[in-house]
Amino acid sequence: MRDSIDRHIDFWQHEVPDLDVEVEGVVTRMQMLVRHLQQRRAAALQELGLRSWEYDILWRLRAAGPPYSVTPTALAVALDTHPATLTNRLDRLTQAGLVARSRAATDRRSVVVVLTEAGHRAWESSIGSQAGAEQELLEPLSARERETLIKLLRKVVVAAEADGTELMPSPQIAP
Amino acid sequence: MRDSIDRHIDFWQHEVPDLDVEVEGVVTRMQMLVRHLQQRRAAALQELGLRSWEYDILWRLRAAGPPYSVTPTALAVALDTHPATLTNRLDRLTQAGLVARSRAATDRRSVVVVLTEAGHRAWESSIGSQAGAEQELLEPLSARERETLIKLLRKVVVAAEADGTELMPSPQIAP
DNA sequence: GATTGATACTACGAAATCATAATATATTGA
DNA sequence: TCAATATATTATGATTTCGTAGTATCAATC
Repeated sequence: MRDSIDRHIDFWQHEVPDLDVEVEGVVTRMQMLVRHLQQRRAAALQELGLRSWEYDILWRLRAAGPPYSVTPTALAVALDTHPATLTNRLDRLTQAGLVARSRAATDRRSVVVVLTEAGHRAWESSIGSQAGAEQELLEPLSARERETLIKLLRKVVVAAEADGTELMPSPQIAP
Repeated sequence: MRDSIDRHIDFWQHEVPDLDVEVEGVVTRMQMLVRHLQQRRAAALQELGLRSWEYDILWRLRAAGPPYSVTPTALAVALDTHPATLTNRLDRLTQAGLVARSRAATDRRSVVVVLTEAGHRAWESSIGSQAGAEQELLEPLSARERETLIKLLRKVVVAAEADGTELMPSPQIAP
């Protein structure tokens, strides 16, 4: 069974003879699958009246665990957005009542962003469809195949993290 | 050996008990690896004086094969950008002398964007570092492991494409 | 062959994002 | 304690992207 990436590589190999077909086969498929998932995610969220970046922020706050509060700086780093952009987005989320800002007690320079009750509900209502789309995508793989896939991907991630940087940004900042 | 995604999932599982750990383990690692690669790619390109979107357009034109020309609409679809955004970017690439626009002979509503000589050179000069970063990332995997990985990913892609849509946008448009 | 509708691109104004500087608070070291 | 430096966030203006409408061309129908 062949897919569109196989066809692409066949052609591309002809254009660029010294291409590493295996590397390209892995990287391109990961890129396309991630893109596909993003698009489906955006579509599912839109039906719930949420934008991708809104969900991302709610998700980050939820992932921080109780008391579900994170500083704007930590959010900006984790979400790969400009601090000023985050200020704007937090303004709008606050306007919508999904998050609230308050000065940190320990360091009054800092602000902590916290999920409101409505924010929790918004996240709860969307997580189901998100998880569903991901499960659906991996449906064709057996439990054993998923384990193998995880093992191989972990090997790559571990090597990429050998220099100490973490690919997955940690939710909390050291106090 | 454990990675940052393992640690993340441990924590997350505690927050959301009915989480599918395997699905999350696959999806999150793919997302983080793609993100990591994008960041490295952007950094490498910056040293060559290119932005990511500039490379993307050059790449798309190159991938079309001779005569290396694509319509703006096809580019916008393939690159997932707004048509008006593409107009702006093509203006700037034209200004920089990397691409040129001309009216299509067959359909004079259409414009074809074509790689200039300088555009070809710019792409040539950057493809090496791009391929290098990808190879470096997959370094830890043996040839056998890469094949296994491709086989598993292909299985997922084939299923996702079962409805006829292709995850990899084709470079050419049917006449 | 004229008319109606569809398509391809671009111009224009609105919105979002970014880079930079400014403000307020902490921290450090004399 | 006080000055000097560092940090966290936000305000401001410039750039980029987006949504919509306009212009030109093609296709289909009468």
